[in-house]
Formats: sequence, structure tokens, C-alpha cells
Amino acid sequence: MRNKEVAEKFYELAKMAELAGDNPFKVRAYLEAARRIENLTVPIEELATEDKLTQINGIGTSIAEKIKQYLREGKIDKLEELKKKIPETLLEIEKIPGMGAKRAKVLYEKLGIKTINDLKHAAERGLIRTLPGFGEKTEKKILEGLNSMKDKTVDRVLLGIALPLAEGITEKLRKNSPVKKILICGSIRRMRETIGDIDILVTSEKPEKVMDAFVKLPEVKEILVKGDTKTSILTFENLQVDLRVVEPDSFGAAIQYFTGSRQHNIHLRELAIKKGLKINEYGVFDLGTNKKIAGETEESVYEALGLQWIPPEMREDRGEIELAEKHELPELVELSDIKGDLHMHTVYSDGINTIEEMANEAMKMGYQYIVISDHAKALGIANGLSIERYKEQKKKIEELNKKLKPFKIFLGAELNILSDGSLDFPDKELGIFDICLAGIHTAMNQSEEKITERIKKAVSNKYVKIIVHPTGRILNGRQNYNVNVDALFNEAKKYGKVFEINSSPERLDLSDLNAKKAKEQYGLKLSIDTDAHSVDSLLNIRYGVGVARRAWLTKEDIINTMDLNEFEKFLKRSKK
DNA sequence: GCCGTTTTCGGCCCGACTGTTTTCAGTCG
Repeated sequence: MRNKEVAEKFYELAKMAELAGDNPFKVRAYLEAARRIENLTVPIEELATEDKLTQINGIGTSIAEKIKQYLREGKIDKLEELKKKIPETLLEIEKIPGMGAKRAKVLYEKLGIKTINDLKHAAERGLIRTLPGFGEKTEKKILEGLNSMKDKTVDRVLLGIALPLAEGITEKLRKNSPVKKILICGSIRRMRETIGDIDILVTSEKPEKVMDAFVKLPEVKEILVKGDTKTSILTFENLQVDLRVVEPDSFGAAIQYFTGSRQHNIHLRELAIKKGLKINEYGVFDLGTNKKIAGETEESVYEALGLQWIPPEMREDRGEIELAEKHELPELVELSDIKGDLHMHTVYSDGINTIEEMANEAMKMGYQYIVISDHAKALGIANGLSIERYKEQKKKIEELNKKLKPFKIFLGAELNILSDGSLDFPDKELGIFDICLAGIHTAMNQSEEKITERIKKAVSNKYVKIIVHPTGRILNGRQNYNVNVDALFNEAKKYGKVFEINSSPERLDLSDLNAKKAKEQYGLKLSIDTDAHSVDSLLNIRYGVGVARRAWLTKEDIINTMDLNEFEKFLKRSKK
């Protein structure tokens, strides 16, 4: 599947066209096309061969031709032409805060500036301020921007870091300042896997007191801006937090606006215009009379546009607005639907808590069952278990099950898919497990063909039910290994196998788009598991549920929403 | 370059902020 690759090309094309000063609407069309391609769950090659590209909203004959040319020849004529006209290195200059395409173009045309280095020299010699539309301050800002760019390493942090941080802040504000309503918005509310900055919205009768309390929080490393309606601070993680105070009758419109996504909001505003309305962060207004018709609650904003309220996790302009118009939004899976966790480790392998401790925490969370799935022997580094050790574990579990009834613990294993696709143990040994999970932990550098074949072999194994962290990615860490997920999903469909959404914040694997594809294109079931190595990390389940909701999954799509009774029947069925 | 229960031509999201300007362009989210 080459969707990502093709989308990247169109992002590049949009950037270059913008630098070249092309019609802004043409630039927008390229951007829109890139986004649409990125969000597809079917391979773009398929649509190209079947001549269905123009069925995608935002892709017409001209862009369709460019896609076909790229797939065929690995290049797009238009992009090659642009590169002859404009040096690609100008894209670097655009990354400096305050520098956009227009200014980059002026710098190139008037001073011949092509690279960051050229720019630095020109700014240091005071040449920038002589340009039309530039001044002393802009020149200074450029130099500052060049310096700050250097110490910026990672620009997005994991949801698993940002969400607890934001919750800590809102909790303290709620206790220590006169806030009425308070809500975390932005990409956190949409449960995106990584977060650029934190947006918190409040209503209050004494905004200045809220702002004072905010800047005095222990999380604050630096105050960036402090005003009556907006204050921004930097935390010690170098994460920017914006706190905004809004009027109570605009709270709904404001949280809608600041939750985004940008594309979702643009689409909503276009829809509003068609209906003779205007929408902004203050409310929904009648274009004719300029009278406000909604804004106090988020529901009222969507309703004014004739839409169902859309869950934040769906707000990416991937077709959710069209569904909301028809009142056909899916009922997304919820945290409270999860009845058990199927993937966790204990002191038997590399976990830090005992089976009983894990079970107790799970019961506290309201679960009806768990699967203990410690590592198997091939993963020596994680103290992987031999069959004998699993048999000991089985005895222990049987004892606990008597004690903890009606709660139930199942014996599982996280088997290793070895470099040739075989597992830690021969099939005849696997009968002792209630359920087998399998995943790749070694030899991740193999070719796509090899890795795909390896996992396919595990999928077809009679005893393996769930493939864990299927693409192996580590967010802000390592790339996923090369694997053809379509081939895996196809194989899983044949054998009725399940793929995991791993809730560990640095994995979230499958990703939202892959999980969406698994359901929509292959009709697969998924599991949402934590891969917990301690009682605390069992709580990570909410991140996995977030991914599932972003993938538009319902309760029925997730196997561990079954109650204990159904789940036992499910295990029996799959053993046949 | 795309798109159409007001359009096949003439539109194409909204507001805040900054710095450069005497009314606005560029950038950002």
C-alpha cells in the first residue's frame, strides 16, 4: 500500500506550489488531496487501476492523472518543473516561526537566499530589514527563531504524557481557583496519539484569579503570555499549555472550535455557509440578521447545523460530518464496555506484580476476567517461561480462580513469532493454554516479504488467536517494521483471527487508521489490551479505547467487551 | 484544481495577532 508515500508527494507539491506563488486555491486543492489519500483505508494503487480515483472527494481529473503518473513513473512532472524554478531548501526557511511561503519567496527573489545559512548571514548583516514588508523586528525574530529551532528536538509528546499532565493542571485549578466549567480540548480531547500543545478552556466570574492560580502552578517553567482571556505557559517537559477564559454563553462554541481538528472545523464552516449560517468560536450566527442562534453547548452548535453531536475522536474530517448529517453515526465503544484485559505480564516473566495483584486491580476496575499472558521462553531478556513454568502458573491460577469467583483468570501466553515464523513451542504443547497471543520481538529488520510471511504463518496456526502489537512501532522511537498489513488482514479473515490494539502509550498499535481498515475492509474483530507490566499500567486501557474510537469501532467490534459467559463460549468455539 | 437542491463559472473558513503600514498583508491555529 503506497497511500502514505503518495500523500507525502502531494504535501510536497502543495508546499512547492505555494512557494512558487501558484493560485492559493490550487495549493489548497493539493493539500486536500494529500489529506484524503492519507485517510484512505483502501490502497490507492487499487483505485488507480480501477479508474476510481475521481470518486474520492477533492480529487478531479488533473490530480488523478498526477497520481497515476507518480505510481507509474515515480515522479510528477508538475513537481519536477517547480523544483527547477524554486530551490527545495526554501522549505527549511518556512519552518522558522513567522516565516511563510510569501516571505521565503521574497527572501529568495530579492536577496538570493536559499538556505538557513544564507538567511543567517543576511540577518546578521542587517540586510533583511531593507526588504519591503520586513523591518527591524522581523529581522530580530528571524535570528531568535533560528536559535530556538536548534534546541527543539521532539515537537509532539505522547498522549500518555500530555493527558495526565493536563488532568493534573485542571484538577488543581478546580480546587484552587474560581472556575465554573473547565475542559481539556485540542488533540488531547480527540485522543490523538501525540500532542502538540495543551488547550484548556474555562468559564469564570473572576478570570484574573484563575490566571493567577494558573501561572503559579508547580508545573510552570516559564510564562509566555499572560492576559485576561488567554495565558500561555511552558511546562518542564517544554510543552505549551494555553488557558482561555470564555463567556458562558459561548462555552459550547469555544470547546467545539478549540477541539478541532482544523479540517473538521473548516468543513463545518463550509457547511454553515451553505445553510446561510456562520460559525466561529463565539457561536453560530445567522448570516442575514447576524443573530446568534447557538453556542452555549456543543450539542447546540452541531444541532444548529442539522447535525448529530459528533464524538471528539471522530473529528478528523474523514466522513463523520456526512454521517452526522444523515444521523447515522456509529455508537462508539466506551471504556465501560471493556469487560476484561487479555494481555498482561507478571513477576513470572518481566512484570513487577503478582497474578493476584493484577487480578485484584482488574476487579477494582470492574472487569470480569483477565488473561495472564507472560512472555514465552525464546524471549530470554524478558525471563520468558518454559512449558513447565506455565504449568506451575496454571496451578496457581486454578487456586486463585476458586478464591476470586466469579472473577476469572485465564492462562495465556505471549508467544514469539521467530525469524522463520515458528513459535516457542511445538503445537502439541500449546493445548494447555486457554488462549495464545503471538507477536514479533526479534529480527525486525527482515524484508517486508519475510516479516509478512512470518506473521501470516502465526495467523494460520490453529492455537494462535491474537496477534499483538502487529506493526511493532514505537512512537517517537522506532519505525514500524516493514509489513504488508493488507496481506495479514486477509489471512486473519480466512482464519477468524484477531488483531490487538495495544494500549501502551508508546505503541498504540494497531494505529487508528489500520484498525479502521481492519474493520471496514476485512470485517475483522479486534481486542483492546494494555500489555501491562504493573497494576498501574492496567489503567492505560483508556488510550486503547481512544484509538478504537478514532477508528470508529463499536462495542461489537471488540472481543473483550464480551461478558465472562460469552467470552468463555468464544474461547471454546475457537478451540475447535 | 475542485465543485454544484441556488452555480458548469465563480466561488473556495474564521478570527487573532504582529509588524508593517496610514488601511493591510502575512502568519498562525
